[in-house]
Amino acid sequence: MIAALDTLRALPLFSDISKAEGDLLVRNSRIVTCKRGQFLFMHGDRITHFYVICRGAMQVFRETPGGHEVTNDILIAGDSINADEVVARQDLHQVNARAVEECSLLEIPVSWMREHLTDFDHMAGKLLASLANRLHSMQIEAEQLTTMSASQMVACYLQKLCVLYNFDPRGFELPYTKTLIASRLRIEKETFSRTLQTLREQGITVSGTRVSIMDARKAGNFVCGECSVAEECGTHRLLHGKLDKQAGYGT
Amino acid sequence: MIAALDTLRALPLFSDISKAEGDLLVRNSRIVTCKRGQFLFMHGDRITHFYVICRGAMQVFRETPGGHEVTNDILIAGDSINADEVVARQDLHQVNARAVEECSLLEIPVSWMREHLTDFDHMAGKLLASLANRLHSMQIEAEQLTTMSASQMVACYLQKLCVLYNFDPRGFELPYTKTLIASRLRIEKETFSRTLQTLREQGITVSGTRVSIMDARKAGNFVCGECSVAEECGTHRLLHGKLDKQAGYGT
DNA sequence: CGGCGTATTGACGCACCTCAAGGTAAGTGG
DNA sequence: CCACTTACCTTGAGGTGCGTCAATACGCCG
Repeated sequence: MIAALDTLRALPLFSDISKAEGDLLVRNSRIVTCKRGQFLFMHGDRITHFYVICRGAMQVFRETPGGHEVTNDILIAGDSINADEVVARQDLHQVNARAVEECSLLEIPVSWMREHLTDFDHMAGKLLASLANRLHSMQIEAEQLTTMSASQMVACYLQKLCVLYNFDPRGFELPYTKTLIASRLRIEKETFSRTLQTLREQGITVSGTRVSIMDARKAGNFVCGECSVAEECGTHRLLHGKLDKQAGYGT
Repeated sequence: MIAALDTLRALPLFSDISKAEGDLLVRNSRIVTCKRGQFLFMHGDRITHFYVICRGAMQVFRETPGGHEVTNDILIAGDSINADEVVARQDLHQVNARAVEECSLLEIPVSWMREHLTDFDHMAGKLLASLANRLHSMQIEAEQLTTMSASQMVACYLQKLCVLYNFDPRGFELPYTKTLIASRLRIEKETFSRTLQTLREQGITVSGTRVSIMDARKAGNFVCGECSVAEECGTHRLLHGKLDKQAGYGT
């Protein structure tokens, strides 16, 4: 399927692309869809395309020799899937990418992408910023893996979800299965289940797929790894904003 | 101190800089030194410069509320220290940077750097590649944190060290204190100490600061997280090359 | 010698993993 | 409408790797 210029501009990476450049890109890309559970590419496959998610969510993961799946990240609309691989000029995919739900993706040949990396206004800059941000998140998370308890990580993640999807913290549905979330947090699903009990005391209640964060102060103070070191992290502040407004704390 | 053109060209980031561009950069940068234990910048400080290490090693770390130091990375000559912060347009340093040993650093004003990010031939590309590589390493390491035992991580790290510094695997000195390495691996120094015993059986012996990796096949098979999923990782292959040559396996 | 930074060793507890056994809930076909 | 399947989740019991705390040892230097 041919991508429309508007579709491109809806993606952060190409948001301010010119008409001429956009048309060029349209001619060199297409939109593909990926059904739930379907692999976009697998570990070891040759890298043929650069992908950006237009709709849906993809799980990026690796498999341990023991057959255990380790989820690297869950990417959503606007995210590029393999920018790092394209940029680092790797030959083979280092990870698997599988659709969490029905997805549509912008597909650009990797050779074309590599040739024009710095041609488009702002694209190199945006890629740089996006990689830098992802690196930063990874560092925070690696830190939290060793620093925080499982419950803290879960609480932290639920709040991030809430901000990421612009959910109402007072009540929302988990966008993914609990098994997937646990894998994303690098804990076992059993451990994940058990943490949900303990979070009740911290103002976060989960029953089934329904989550509600009652008291962000309590929950926030309990969890946020970033806050603990700096003043207040972005997630934390945003969540407070959301809840304060609803609770009538705001101006 | 003024940087010489040759000094710049010795850094991967500027290795193929033209005379004209190099001169421009020389006029907009300087060389600073940092004594062992001295902070280059601290968490919360305003970001004023972009730094590249010319000589020495720097520890990049954060502090948990409990006062525990979490080492993000140990950077050496050629590495840029805060490329991610510069590129992500952050205002304040998110981490501490402290000299592990006497260091000299190329110091470029962050404003100048941000303006000329894409001006220099290849610089944006190199920064992209470097960020992508660092991101990839972080992902591997985060995976290993949950996948591998402490001994495996230590064994893996010793081999990486060996390749990174071009040490002779049959016998070399640890370039950092054990406490620092343990912190870098996100394990406690006590745990680190204890793993060294168990590694003896795997062909790696450590006494004092002296390390020798006897049998890379044994040690390699035991440890490498990358190998376990792909065929052979770069580190592993390089190390095998080194040892095979010495052991007379090579052609 | 004493003092300091660094490293080792032991005892102990706990958070998490593992394995195993239900328990839901949604979909399918009779 | 009810059996049956399948996917997902929960709960329990038991084991363990690593963190924690505390004591000791080592090497270096003044």
